Amino acid sequence: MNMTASPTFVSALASQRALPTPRLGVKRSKNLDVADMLKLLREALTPRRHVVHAGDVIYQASERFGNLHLLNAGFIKIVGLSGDGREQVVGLKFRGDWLGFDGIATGQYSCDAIAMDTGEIWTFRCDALLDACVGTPALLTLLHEAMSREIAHDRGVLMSVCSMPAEVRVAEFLRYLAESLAECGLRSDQVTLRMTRAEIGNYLGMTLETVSRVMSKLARAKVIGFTEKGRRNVLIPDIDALSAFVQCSLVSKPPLQ
Amino acid sequence: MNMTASPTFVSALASQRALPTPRLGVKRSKNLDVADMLKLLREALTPRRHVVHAGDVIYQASERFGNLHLLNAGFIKIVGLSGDGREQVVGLKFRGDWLGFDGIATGQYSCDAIAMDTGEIWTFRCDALLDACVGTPALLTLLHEAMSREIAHDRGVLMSVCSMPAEVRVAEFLRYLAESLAECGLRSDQVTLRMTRAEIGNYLGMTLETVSRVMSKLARAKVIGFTEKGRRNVLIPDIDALSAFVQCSLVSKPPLQ
DNA sequence: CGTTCGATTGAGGAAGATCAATTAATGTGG
DNA sequence: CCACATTAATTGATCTTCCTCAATCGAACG
Repeated sequence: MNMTASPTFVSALASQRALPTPRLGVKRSKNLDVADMLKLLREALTPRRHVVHAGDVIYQASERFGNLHLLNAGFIKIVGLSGDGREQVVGLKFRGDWLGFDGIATGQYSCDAIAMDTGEIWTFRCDALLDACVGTPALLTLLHEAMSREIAHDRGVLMSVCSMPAEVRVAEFLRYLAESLAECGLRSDQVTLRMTRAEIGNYLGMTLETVSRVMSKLARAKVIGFTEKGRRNVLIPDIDALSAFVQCSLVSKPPLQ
Repeated sequence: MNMTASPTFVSALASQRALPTPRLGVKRSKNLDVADMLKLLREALTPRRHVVHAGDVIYQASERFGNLHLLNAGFIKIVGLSGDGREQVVGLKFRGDWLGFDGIATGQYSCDAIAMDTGEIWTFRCDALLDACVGTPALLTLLHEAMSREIAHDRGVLMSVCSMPAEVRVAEFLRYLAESLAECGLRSDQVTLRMTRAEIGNYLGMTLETVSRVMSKLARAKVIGFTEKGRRNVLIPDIDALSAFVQCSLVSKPPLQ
């Protein structure tokens, strides 16, 4: 099997092989929505809730693992330390996402989790959470689904980074951001980036200049816009136009292999 | 508790801020070794065991999720379908690794799992496995650690792909391969690649020509060698020399940002 | 022994990194 | 509120890495 990439690819795919894996990750569609999840958790446990502000460190790499966190509001970045000592953004988390799974295996977190915005976090002792699961299987399912989603999502990101040109990755990033915000019930037509160009570039594997150039290009093409309040406020009038731009760039310049 | 890890890893850890995250991923150091894990599973359940051969499909993307698999011998690749219809290797699995976690959240696998070599797989009904966990907490821990490890590992890969030049990624890939084989009890000084240059390049986000060139260069530098039995048999006389090469390339040409 | 597929190697080109200069935004203290 | 310093963003000009195309060679297989 294996089909010639072409304009017809969407229909070709639809016909048999199910979802053309969403590019920058798996949809955050949960079997439970966030509210239900929180309710379930509150009934079984007494989470510590705290408000965080931009720059706050939720946990740090090498810190002893013990807690899992559920992000109820705000926006978190996950930062790793790469082999040569540079920091590297390896993930973004939104409302309803869990933090800290990476620490379970080794007993230490392997990354930093840093708030990019004011938000609220629910913290659970991991063992207490697991204890509660024996009485409430739905809780365990919930955790497993969250971990599974993270695994699937990360593969999507990897795929995108590996095989897509810079232009597409940026467009895809904005699309994903808008989509995630929309799912949180926030407006997605006007997005305030909580990240600098440098951070975005770092996450997407390119330089800040490239990010800037691509965004300027997208703006020239009217796919996005900027408000008068600075270039960190991005207007995304039509999220589908972004997706279309992505598809369009892909058919004209087929990447890798 | 955990690691009996490689020399470089331990000393790095000892220094201070813990690991400059191992580049192509987290060590497969399990709290239980594979044999113990298998024993535990066999006591609690009756897994179906089957032998697979190169090319065999363990499961396919979009297929209904239901089973988790434990790889007891052999070598598996995980292949995703990228947005534009191309296939993309997003993971490699060795003895002791689990397959199929990605399917839990959505009820469908999101990738294909394909054997690259003769091997043996233990298959468990996911729900039976979870049922067994209530009586045997160690089993649940084992699963969670496996998922956690996968998450942490994928972040390492992402970091590597994002920020390292091609040369380093290839060297790192070979190092990781040798290390993984050594952990399986196989010889790591002579590795038979089960992948073509094209597959390696696909996994690492580069073309087959670039893979070939880098390997030739590594061979010229005597960091690796080829046997007379073709260029798919790679000699890695000193695995630390590979690591050193990686480090060395990094300091001379600092990547991204 | 020819066919096919994988690997190597070279030459040219393009995407994107780097360097550098300029222009916003964002503070900060007077 | 203003000069000033500071950090972020834009844009242009080069330079590097890696991709693309193409030719050749080797190994495997019928």
